[in-house]
Amino acid sequence: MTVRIKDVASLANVSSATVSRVLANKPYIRDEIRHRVLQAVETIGYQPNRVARTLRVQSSQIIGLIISDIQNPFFTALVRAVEDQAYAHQYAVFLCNSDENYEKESLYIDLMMSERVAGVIIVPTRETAGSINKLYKAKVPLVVVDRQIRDLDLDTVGIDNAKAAHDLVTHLIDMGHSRIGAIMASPEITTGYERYQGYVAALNEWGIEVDPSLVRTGLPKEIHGRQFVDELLDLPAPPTALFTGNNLLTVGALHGIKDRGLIIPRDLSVVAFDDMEWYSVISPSLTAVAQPTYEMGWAAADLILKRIENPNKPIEKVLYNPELRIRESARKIN
Amino acid sequence: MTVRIKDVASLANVSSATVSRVLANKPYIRDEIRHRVLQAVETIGYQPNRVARTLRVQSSQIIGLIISDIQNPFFTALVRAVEDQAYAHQYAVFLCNSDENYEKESLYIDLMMSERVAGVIIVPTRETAGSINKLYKAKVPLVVVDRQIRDLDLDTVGIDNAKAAHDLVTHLIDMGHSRIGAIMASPEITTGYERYQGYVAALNEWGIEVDPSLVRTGLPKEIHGRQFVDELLDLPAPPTALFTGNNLLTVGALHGIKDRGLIIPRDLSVVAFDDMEWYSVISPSLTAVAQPTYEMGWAAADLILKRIENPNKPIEKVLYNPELRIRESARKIN
DNA sequence: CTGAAAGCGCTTACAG
DNA sequence: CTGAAAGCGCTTACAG
Repeated sequence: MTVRIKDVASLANVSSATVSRVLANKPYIRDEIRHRVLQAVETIGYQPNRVARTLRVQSSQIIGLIISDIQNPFFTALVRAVEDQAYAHQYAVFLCNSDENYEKESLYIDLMMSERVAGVIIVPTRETAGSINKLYKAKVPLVVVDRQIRDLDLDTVGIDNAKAAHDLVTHLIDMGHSRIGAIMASPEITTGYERYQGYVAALNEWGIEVDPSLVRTGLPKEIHGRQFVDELLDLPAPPTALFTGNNLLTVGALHGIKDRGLIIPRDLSVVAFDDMEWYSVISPSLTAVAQPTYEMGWAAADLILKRIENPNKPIEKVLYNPELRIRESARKIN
Repeated sequence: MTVRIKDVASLANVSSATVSRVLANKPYIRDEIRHRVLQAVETIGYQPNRVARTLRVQSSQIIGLIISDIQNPFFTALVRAVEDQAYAHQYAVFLCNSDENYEKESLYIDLMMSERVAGVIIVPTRETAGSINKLYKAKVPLVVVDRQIRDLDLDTVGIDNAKAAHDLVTHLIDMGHSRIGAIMASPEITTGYERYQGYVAALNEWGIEVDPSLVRTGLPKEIHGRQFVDELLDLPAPPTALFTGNNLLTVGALHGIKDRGLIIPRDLSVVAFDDMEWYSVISPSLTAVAQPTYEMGWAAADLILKRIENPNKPIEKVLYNPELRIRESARKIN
């Protein structure tokens, strides 16, 4: 039914070994033979079975990519970049969505190992190694993006989250705000933790006391943004400004704000982590800090390909600079 | 190094065959043996090699998913649904992004076959079978989502695009508009074609002549939405209302409109195909027609799983109803 | 109910 | 420069 390497071999009157060598572009093959083989491949339409190859050489041409939320455009841009890079190097991408769920992440890690992927790029759900240890021990090439793993020394791609959050909050302080609400990812997610640290640092710098009742943390999903903004606005002394810790929390918060009939920035100033394309087409446009997402994905793919090629090369940590984009969503108060 | 089935076998004092049978939950195995095997698996931490299994049984537990734009949230929701369904059935998803590029799509189709995926779900870049024929001829289970393939009878999941577009345009006509611009995906993409037909049908129904200069088509990407809106607004007699044919074209168009300082709906009414979460949090909120994206992905996964199980079952075409969501972006004129 | 053995389609060390 | 043969780790028809 399907055509195998030996079919090509018999048509070209050579051994399977020779066909394999021609296809792999190995040297020391007579030009005439090479031609004959290529001809035969063409005429019977041979397509290599990558599964058999993987079993034999014990490694595939596949990069595993585990992200924590496929519906978050931030990760989508990352996926896009990884895919572009992989494609350019004849690798395919095996994508899994952990959905911020540690059990799902573990299962997918097992799957990746079971499928003998060449390497894994992961956005981990937790700050501790956990199931990632399996990959590490099995010496599977590994790159961590966006977040960190604290207890393992790994190739990493990220940004300075604390600084970015600090810049955003400082912008609010510059505008005269001191009651600044924060809606963040939970601290087990390192980006959540670091961004919170940046928030605290900015307040401290200006001698503003951190009011714990103004800080809400949870899974970085829209529904929590929605819930947290309600809690903050129901406070006896609600904040005059809001810092949202990622794009999904932002959308949730905007829903809550709109439903109360509040106008940004008249009634509430807002600054957001992550920049989305549409932040600049709406009125008021949203002040945000942008991560170079595509570059981050690109760098992650680059690191994994280098690590696959040379498993013993020194660990690299790539850090990008986020960019503060001041727009119209924060206003000066007295 | 890695532990194989025969390691389990020797530890449990049985044959590899027996281990395999226990792991596959085959009947006719003595309870005592079953226990011993499971124990052994546990103690040495055996994890099956899925590559070897795939080679042996000539089919993997992987569903191939080829979408045309991974950065489009519409497809992202689709991916999410497919992934959820696959996960629930112990399948993994092999995701490829054709980027609306036929050559890339062809390459990925070859890859899927080479990796012996159990089935393929595809959002095709073209209306004609082309490289999809390969899958069809090789009898690889196949489901087409969102768009159509005209010359092949396949399991399909979609919506009534013409009707949805018709509803959207009728809403504009109800508001008194007759010069209605349309920014659409090119007609080789069947959704683009069908939505255009719906636009034409609505105009015809009200005796409004179709003015070809008001219609622009191209790849459904933001940059084209941007370009097309500029062209339409530069017309000697620009449209009073705009119908955008997908979410990316909408974002592009909104950029162009904002840059000219035009106010929606005062200066231009806008209705959009595809609903995004943020359409309802902005002011004015955007009138749009929503596809049940998650359901569509779910149905596609369901179809492919059924097709894998029973390759000879009759072809199914699943059609969903889009929902018109009237908001604030279109206004009545004279 | 269980085992020995063949075979899925490749690649590569070995021999010549 | 080329071929015969082993082997990657499974599953399953066959035999008992």
